[in-house]
Amino acid sequence: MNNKHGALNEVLVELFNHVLDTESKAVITEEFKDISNNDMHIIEAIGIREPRNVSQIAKSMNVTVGTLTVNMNSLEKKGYILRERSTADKRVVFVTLTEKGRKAFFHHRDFHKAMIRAAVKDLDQDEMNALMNCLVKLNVFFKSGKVERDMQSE
Amino acid sequence: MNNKHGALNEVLVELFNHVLDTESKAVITEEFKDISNNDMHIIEAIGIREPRNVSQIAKSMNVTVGTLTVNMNSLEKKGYILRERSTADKRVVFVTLTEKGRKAFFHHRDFHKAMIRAAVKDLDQDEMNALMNCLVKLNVFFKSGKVERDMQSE
DNA sequence: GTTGATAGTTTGATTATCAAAATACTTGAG
DNA sequence: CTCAAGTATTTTGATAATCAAACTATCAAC
Repeated sequence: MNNKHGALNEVLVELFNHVLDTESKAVITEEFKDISNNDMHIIEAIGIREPRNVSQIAKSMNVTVGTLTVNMNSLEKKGYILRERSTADKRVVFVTLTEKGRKAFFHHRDFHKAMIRAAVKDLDQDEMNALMNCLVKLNVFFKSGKVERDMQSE
Repeated sequence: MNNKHGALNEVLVELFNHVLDTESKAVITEEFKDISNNDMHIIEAIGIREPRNVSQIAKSMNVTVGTLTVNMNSLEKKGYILRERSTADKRVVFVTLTEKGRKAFFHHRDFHKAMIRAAVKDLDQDEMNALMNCLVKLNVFFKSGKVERDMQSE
């Protein structure tokens, strides 16, 4: 591996850790101290659009339905989410955010906005493009599922 | 928020999820199926340089010393790491990777290599420089602890 | 030597997670 | 119409990661 790759790897790993760390700390403020970072991501996944059922949310979060059910119990008890059984198909449970949940949702969204804004503040156009370019490429790479194959040839 | 920011946010969120997900799946192969992704990160943190003590490793991983102690127990039992009490200061425990642990370390490193290689495959020299530049800036920003301050103004 | 700090381990509690079993409901074949 | 198969969700039992606080052993320094 050439040196540049090594350096890039290091700086990326560091960045990842920073972001994960910062988010988990910054998102839980005084107002939302009764929920965890994980809770916040459930709230994000539930979203503010049409009500979604449990299976859909679980799938979008890559967890099992059982896991989500358990996690949602505390959020429901604390008044962030609402469960409503569908009348059309009584097996189905629709989940929506309460007003409190919506507040948390926007708070989380604001964090992302602030982070991005701060992150790109000092980047010029070229840097911005290079970053975007590279991130998109990485995303394509991951979506393609080629990672596993590439790992074999290592 | 301007559009570019929104796009960047989306691609970043997606990328984060992909990377976390893919890594946790790709790194644990047939050969290393007896360890978890978390175990692998402990192995990474222990590293292949000079022996490090428990506190240093815990600090670099941002977990408490107690957490690390518990986590290391299984890794020791499974033969990935070695604990040795310092003779100079008998309170201190040095941790090193066994041969098996070193193998796992390199396996994990190979995943990162493959990922980086794929990411920069189609970038030219200028783009590569811009990217590196930008990532370093981001890192400096996060390290500066300014994120929290910037969040307040939201 | 006694006392206060430091390194690490242990403990008890909480949370996230999964797989599998259980429950409740729907759908389609006959 | 009913019963079998399938689907959506919840419950359960087990494992792992995590923290804070209590504990043990050692060091340093007075």
